[in-house]
Amino acid sequence: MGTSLQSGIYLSISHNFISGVFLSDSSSLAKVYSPTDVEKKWYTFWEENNFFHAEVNPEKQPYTIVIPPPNITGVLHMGHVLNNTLQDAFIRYRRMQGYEACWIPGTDHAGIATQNVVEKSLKKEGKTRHDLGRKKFLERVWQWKEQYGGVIIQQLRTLGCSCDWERERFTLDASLSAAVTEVFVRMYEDGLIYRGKYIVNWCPKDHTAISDDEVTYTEQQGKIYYIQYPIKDSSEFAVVATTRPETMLGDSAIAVNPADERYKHLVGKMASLPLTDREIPIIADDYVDPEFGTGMVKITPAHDPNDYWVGQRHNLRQINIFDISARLNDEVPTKYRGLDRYEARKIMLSDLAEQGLLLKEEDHTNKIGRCYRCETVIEPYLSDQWFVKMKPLAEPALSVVLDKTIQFYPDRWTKVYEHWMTNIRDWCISRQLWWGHRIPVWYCVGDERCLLECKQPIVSRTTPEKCPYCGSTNLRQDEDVLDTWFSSWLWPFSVHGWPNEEQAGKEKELAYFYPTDTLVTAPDIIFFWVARMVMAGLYFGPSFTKSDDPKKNIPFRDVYFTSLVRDEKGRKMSKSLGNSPEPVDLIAEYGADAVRFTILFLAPLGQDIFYSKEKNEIGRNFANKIWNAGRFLLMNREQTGEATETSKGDFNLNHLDLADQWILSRYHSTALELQKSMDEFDINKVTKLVYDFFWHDYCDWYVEMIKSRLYGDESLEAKQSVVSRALDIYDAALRLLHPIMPFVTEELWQNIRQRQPQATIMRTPLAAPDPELVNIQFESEMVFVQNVIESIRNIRGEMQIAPSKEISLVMKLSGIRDAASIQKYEGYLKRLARVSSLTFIEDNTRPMLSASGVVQGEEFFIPLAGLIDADAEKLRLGKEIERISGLLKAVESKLNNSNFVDKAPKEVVEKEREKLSNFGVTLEKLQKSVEALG
RNA sequence: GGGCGGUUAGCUCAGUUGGUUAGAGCGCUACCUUGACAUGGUAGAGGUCACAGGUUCAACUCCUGUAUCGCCCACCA
Repeated sequence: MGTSLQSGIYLSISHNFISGVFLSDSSSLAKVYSPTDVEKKWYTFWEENNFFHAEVNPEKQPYTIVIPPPNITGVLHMGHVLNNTLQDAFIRYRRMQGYEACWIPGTDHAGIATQNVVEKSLKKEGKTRHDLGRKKFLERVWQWKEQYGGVIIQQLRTLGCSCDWERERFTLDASLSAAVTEVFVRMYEDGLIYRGKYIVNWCPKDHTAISDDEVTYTEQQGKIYYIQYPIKDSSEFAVVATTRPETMLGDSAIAVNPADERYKHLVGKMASLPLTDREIPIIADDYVDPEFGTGMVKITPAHDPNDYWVGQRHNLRQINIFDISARLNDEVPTKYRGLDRYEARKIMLSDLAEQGLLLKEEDHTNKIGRCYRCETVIEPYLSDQWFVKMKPLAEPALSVVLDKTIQFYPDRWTKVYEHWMTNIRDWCISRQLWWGHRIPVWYCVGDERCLLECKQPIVSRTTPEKCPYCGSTNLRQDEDVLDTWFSSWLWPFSVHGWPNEEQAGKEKELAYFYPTDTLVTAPDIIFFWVARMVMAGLYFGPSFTKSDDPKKNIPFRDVYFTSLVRDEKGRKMSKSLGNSPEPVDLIAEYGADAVRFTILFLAPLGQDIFYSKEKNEIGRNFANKIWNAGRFLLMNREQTGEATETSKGDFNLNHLDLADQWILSRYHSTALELQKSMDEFDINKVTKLVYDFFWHDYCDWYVEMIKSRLYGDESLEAKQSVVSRALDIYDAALRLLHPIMPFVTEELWQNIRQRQPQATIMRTPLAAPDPELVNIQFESEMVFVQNVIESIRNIRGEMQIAPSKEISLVMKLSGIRDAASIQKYEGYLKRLARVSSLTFIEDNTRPMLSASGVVQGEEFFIPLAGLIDADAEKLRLGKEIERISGLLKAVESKLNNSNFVDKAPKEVVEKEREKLSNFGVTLEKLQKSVEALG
């Protein structure tokens, strides 16, 4: 690339600039940015013009994200804000990079949560779902869904999310339900789905099984009871310890460790089970830890998962003593029937005590499992459930993550994933609910003969008319529905109409947009959702990708795990704690851009965020800063106008002012780093890059510097060039920022220049970063100027010289730089350091009473006659001398160490030598200055 | 019990293969309403990089251990 570049080329801009015609002027911009109306205006504009929509486009590379579908019962919380801001930033960035970017939104039917909400409202009317019956109840839920569901989808719009709303899906849509049925039937046929009796986590309130992962354990202070079981034909007792004494009514055995000498003689004997007339055997099993408690364990196969396995091994009876609400059933003595589990516990303990069989009770803390939705204590419960065999699915799903076909960010979640995948258990997919996908299974209830012979359930894609075995038409569908995750694990392909994508005319969509590119989700659903999507993708992918290549079948390539949002005390933000600010209120108060920017600014990859409302000032202030920079540019454009196209052609880089050269270099280096950070999903760094560039480089230095030309004696044409260049950079920088702050950037982009009616920043390409335009020389020259200015400002500050007071600057050059090259910067010094005159001296003369400084070896003096007293300056110089001496000493000792000089790389040693000489020279000059002050 | 992550300025956090004068935002102090912005500007104070060893010419950075905070997994009846 040459050095003579048109402005439009050096930033790769194709702005719709119409010379001399301006839409707006600075008077149309308020002094303070007020987001509310701006946000509404542009979101409507984007949506009405269909800018969010993506189509199959062979010319472009697709970039796809599927939203983690929020519950329809949900309202926006800070976790969503973070999650969706990230997705929107990724999508907007790729869209501007030229990808066909498609963000597919939708909601999840959320079985238990939604059913709970509707049941609660029924309860207010004094009704239960059973009063209505299944059909009426479901109508009611759908009604609720239409009326209140999906609030969150509206809220995403206020956040600025650029979802392809035409593609919005709901997990209970007909086409997604078809996917669920297809998957169930196919996996059943493949032998991966089976029905079995199993100990499940039973919620006695919701009357449903919930998965292991949906149980939350909380530590609780409780008691452990020691109960004596009389041993038959013996005077001895078996003493067992239990925290749930009521389950003893379901005991089938007492177990000891086979190696335990104390009890060897008891194995094979019978013990009588107190409070009942049953007798149970004493058995030996390795599961028992002889060190714990008494070394004897009561075995309750129907109510404890470990006991279940012991029971299997020893062929013990499974005695279920509870009904679905955890009340004692008819398996127990009449006295206890119908009692709630805790009531029963009380009564039984007192009965045991009465009989002298309650040996003792001790305090005991244990972790107790609760339903993660209603917090009811879970009861391990034996019941008929449907399961998915996980082992065959887990193996390929693990290897694509281990071999980085799917990449996790941060990578450490790979280990968590691996651990779960290698210790996986079968997935219980049936739920005793009404709201959800009903299990596509029917049972024949034909006649006596059939009940005996037609044991096979009928698994079918469509409602069967008759029993294939006996021909009976008397069929009953399984009452249960499927786990909510059984539909969400298909999300990345079910959104495109699979398995009937061809019928729906969506086969091209599926081929084009699948696999998706980036999944953005919270790490707490890595097992619920992420892992299972990988399994489903690999298992069903080949049916539509027509390929066995895992690369083509995985549901996504990169997974970005978001931070957890905590409050200032470190607690997880949650509705129940009430410690989460309402995002909608935050957006109203600070603006969507501010909320978006702030959360990303605070969100380092893989680290928790400590959030508080006030932090949003960071984003708000930043938006305002950008806003005002825009106002400044508009004001100047209004006054001077922009350069014409022809004069813009004269932007020979070598003829540019240092400020121009420098900001251009800074822009490209910022854009390059931004690109890298985006590719690495380091969005936190992206916010910092644009923040620093806009605020410090562009506003603090560049804008302040061009003022010297804008308000100086330059020709009108020169001033117009300055304005044009400033606008070009600003325009490009707005585009860099747009993915994070879409609204304010659109508003300003539309205002700074005349645009075509349908033009939008969100579909304007980014200015491609060009490494050749990153210029170290310009940057280091700028550092020199900045250091001189900062040095003078420091003197002013320390000497208490009023900012309004003009000073003169006398420079004594070291010979590296000449006077002419420094004189070029006089305008900057004037404006930024209030230097009224710049002169040079060559000999040893110096202004008699003066403050002084050294920057990069160049010495300067500020005559202070009448300004300050010498003592103050001596003090100031003393501080500086002390600082430099310290540095010098450190360098000296390094260089005096022969080991360092011998072993360290040449460049490092050379650098230290250079430092030594620089510090030495500076120190000498500073000391002379002190002497000169007398 | 196992695994993972953190510990850097008063607070919240950057610091990418070991070599920078250890940075930013907020807060604090002083000064400034200078023709974009007081939601602003300029300058300043503030850190033995949790602690103890080790590797190295050189450690905030690598290794070992300790402390402490927080997550995740498995749970002993």
